Amino acid sequence: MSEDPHWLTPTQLYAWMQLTGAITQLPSVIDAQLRRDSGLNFFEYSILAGLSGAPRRAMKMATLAQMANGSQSRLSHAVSRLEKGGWVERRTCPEGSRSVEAVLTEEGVRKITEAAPSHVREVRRMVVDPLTDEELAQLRNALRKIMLVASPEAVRLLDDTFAETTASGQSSVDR
Amino acid sequence: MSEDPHWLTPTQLYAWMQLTGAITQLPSVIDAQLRRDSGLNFFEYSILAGLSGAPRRAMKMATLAQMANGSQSRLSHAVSRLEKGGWVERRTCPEGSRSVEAVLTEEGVRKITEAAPSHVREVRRMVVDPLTDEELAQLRNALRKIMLVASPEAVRLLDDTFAETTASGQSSVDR
DNA sequence: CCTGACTGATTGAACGTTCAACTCGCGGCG
DNA sequence: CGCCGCGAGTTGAACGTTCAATCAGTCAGG
Repeated sequence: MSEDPHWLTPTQLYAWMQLTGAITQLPSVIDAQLRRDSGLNFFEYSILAGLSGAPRRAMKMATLAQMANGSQSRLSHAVSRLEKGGWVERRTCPEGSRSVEAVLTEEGVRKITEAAPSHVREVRRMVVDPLTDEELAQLRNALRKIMLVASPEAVRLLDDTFAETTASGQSSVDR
Repeated sequence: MSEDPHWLTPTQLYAWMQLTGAITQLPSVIDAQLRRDSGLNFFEYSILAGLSGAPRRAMKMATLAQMANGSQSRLSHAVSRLEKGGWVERRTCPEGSRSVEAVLTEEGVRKITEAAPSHVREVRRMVVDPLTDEELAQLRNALRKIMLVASPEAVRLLDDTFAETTASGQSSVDR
């Protein structure tokens, strides 16, 4: 319609629209399954899953926020909800009392162990099963390059936590 | 941690986490750019962009909702906001008065033509430029297979509108 | 020792989305 | 003819996230 900015070619546009479709639709599908089966949303699930795989089933708020892809404020509100459900507790951090850590309660462990299977099933059904190993690798590769621009922080964090996982035998409830 | 559901392999888990990172982070990056430069969020932008490429700069609410990946309720609220800004108007649909159509005003045309360039620039920067043509194709391919499970509706709609675009020379403000 | 800057964390209000009614116009069928 | 159902659209309340302040603890410099 106008020329001065380079427009997108049909192929590029198609890919972009497929991507927007995915980033708007996938969250709601995932949230729907979790909400239906466990009464959690994906962010809350990520918190519980993150804690369940952490050293003392505890994590500093700030770290947890990064890992769950959310702001500190969002995390604070979410943890308040999870506390109300009895699944996590707040504890002022051992060492340097400037920070707070969230701890998974026994109830919380039960909750996440209960919620995980159906969630993983959904992930398999939607993304792992319909793709070949090669396609999954290609997807990861392309997304990584995008994220490198959109949020380099997130990429580094992911690469780090993943390096750990492959090296040490750290058991965690997927995520 | 538990065994009865098949767990994800490290490779699969890595890909899945990269995907969750993308679907949670990308929307906020895109929204941030749009909000900063035009005061719109991506959903509102999609509405204006969709209308700008439609036959009479008008669309039935239901169709528009699908195209913008949102519920009818969400669309209704969003169109109310856009009306308040003077960018669209509601009009009872010519033919069968059971439905309503949203129409882009002149103000609306200006608004979207103004908002598009910087948005497209952002899309280029984040997804088009950092990827080779092949990688972009692989991304589209993988996402399409996922969406085929998650939301077959959306895939068919996208394929249809895209078939049109390639055939007839329909000009539209990207999206 | 005190001030000022900085980080971690929380809070409440504003905003947008979801959810569950509800209305309206249109058929089909008894 | 009247009833029921159905899809399109709207509405308001509930919910979750964002945004902008705010508080508390830490450390560097004067």
